[in-house]
Amino acid sequence: MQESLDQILASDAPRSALTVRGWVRTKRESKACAFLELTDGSCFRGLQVVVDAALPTADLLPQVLTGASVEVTGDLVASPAAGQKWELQATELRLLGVADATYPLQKKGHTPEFLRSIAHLRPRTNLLGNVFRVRSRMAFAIHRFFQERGFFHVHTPVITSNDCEGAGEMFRVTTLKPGSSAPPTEDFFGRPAYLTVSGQLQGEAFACALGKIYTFGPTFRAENSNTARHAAEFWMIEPEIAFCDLRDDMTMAEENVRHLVRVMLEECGEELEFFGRLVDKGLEARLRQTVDKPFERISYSDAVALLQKSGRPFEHPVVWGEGLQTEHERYLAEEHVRGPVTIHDYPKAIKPFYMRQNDDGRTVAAMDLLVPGIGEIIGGSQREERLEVLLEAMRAHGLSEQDYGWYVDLRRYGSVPHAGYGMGFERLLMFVTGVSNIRDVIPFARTPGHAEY
RNA sequence: UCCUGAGUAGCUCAGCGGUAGAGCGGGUGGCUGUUAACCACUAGGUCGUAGGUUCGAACCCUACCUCAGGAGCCA
Repeated sequence: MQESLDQILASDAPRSALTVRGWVRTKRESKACAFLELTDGSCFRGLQVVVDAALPTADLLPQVLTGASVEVTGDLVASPAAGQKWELQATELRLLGVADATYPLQKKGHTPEFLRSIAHLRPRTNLLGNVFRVRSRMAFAIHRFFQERGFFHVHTPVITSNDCEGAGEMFRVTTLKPGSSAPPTEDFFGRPAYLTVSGQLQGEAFACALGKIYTFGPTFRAENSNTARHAAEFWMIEPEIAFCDLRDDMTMAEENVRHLVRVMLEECGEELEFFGRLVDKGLEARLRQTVDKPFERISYSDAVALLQKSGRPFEHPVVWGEGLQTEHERYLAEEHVRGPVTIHDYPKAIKPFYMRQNDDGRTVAAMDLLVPGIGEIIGGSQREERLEVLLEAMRAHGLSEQDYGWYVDLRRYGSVPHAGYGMGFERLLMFVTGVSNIRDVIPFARTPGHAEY
C-alpha cells in the first residue's frame, strides 16, 4: 500500500524517486511548468506537484483537470516558494482516471445545498473531507472514552418490537406485501416490528448484568422533521450504568462532552483551523471555554423561575409543567450561561414512564445537556428501579405490563439504581466543527423525502 | 406539518414590464514558480413547472414543485 500524503508531507528530509497517487484538486499552468495540487484524502493539506513542460509525459496535462486521478513519480524537495514546505518535482506523470469538464467540483467555494445534491462527490471537497475525517476520529475517541473507563460495548438490535416510549414515530419493518390486510401475526416476526429509536431498554438489561455498558449505533425516527438539527437516521451513543444516580449520570455526561471537545482541540488541529477560518469564526474560543470552564447545572424549576424573571418577551409563555421551548433553551445556554448547561429534574408529566420519580412526587430524575447554537446534545435520566412505582407509571402512561414484561423483570430480579443518557453523535459533530446543518456532518443524510444514495 | 424567503449558464449571482449579463469552471492563445495565479479571445440559457394579466413578462398575479431559514417533534 502506498505511503499516504499526510506521512509524506511530514517528512523531515528530501526524498528521491517517490511515487504518489491521488486526485487533482487544482492545476495552475504557466509556460515552463504546471502546478498540480494533489490530495489522497489522508489529510486536508495537499501535495504540490511540479510538472516541467519539457517532461515527456507533460503532454498529458491538458487531460489532467480538477478531479482527475493521477500517479506521479518524482523527487520530494523543499519548495522554493511560500505556501508549502515540500513539493514533488515530477519525473513522470501518469493519468489514472480522467475527470472531464462536467466534473461538478471547482476550485472555489460551493454552497452546502449544491454539495448535498452531489453527496457521492462532496467528501472530496475541503469542507466535507475535513468533516468526515473529524467524524471518524470522534467515533474512535468515543470508544476510547468508554473503554478506558471500563464500559463494555453492547450491540443492541436495530430491529425491535418495543418503542422507547416518548422517542418519536417509528419506521415499520415488514415483509408483508404493500396494501396487505394480513394481521401482524402473519408478518416475518409474528408481530409488528420497527427500526429502533433507541437502544436504551436493551441497554438497561445489559447494564444490569455487565455493570457499565454503552451502545453506539444508528437510530431511526419517522418524524416529519424539517430542521437543520434532525435526521431520520442518525447515530447515538447511549451509556447505561448500574449503581448510578442522576448526579453521577450528569457528571459522566459532562465529562463525556468535555473529553470529546478536548480531542477536537488536541487531535484535529488542521481541521479546526479550517473550520475556524471558513465555517465559524468563534469556534476555537468556544471549544476552549468548554474544556476550561465547569459546566453549569440548573434545575428545571429554577430555570423556569429564571426565565420568568428575565424580562424577555418570549413567544411561548414560560409555565411550570410545560416543556422548555427552543427559545427558552437558547436563552439559557447562549445568554444566561454562555456555555454548556445541564437542566435537571423535569416535571414527570412531560417525560417518559421509565424515568425515576423524585420524592416531591411531581418531578423525575431527568436531565438535558444543552450547548450554545445547537440546543439539546444529550438527554438522560436515572431509571425507575422500584417495581411498584414503575408499574404505576406505566399505568399512568397507558402502557400494558405485558408488552414490557421483560423490562419489568429487570426490577423483579436484583433491581439496582441505574442511569444513562443518549448523546446525538451528529449534534456533537456540529458542536465541534461549527457546521450548522446536520445534513453536512452525516455521509448520506436521510431526511423526509431524501434517501437517494 | 406550519410561517417566511428564494428558484436566471455546469457553479455563484446581477438584471425586477421593452432584443438575456458578469465572475468562476470549460476551450484557444499568451505569460520567468504558481498558491481560489494572471491577461486576451471564445463556446455555453424554452430565466423551476403550468396557467393568467399585458401590445409586450425573467420581472406582475394564481397554483404546484424544489430548496433554504425559523417553529413544532427530539438526539
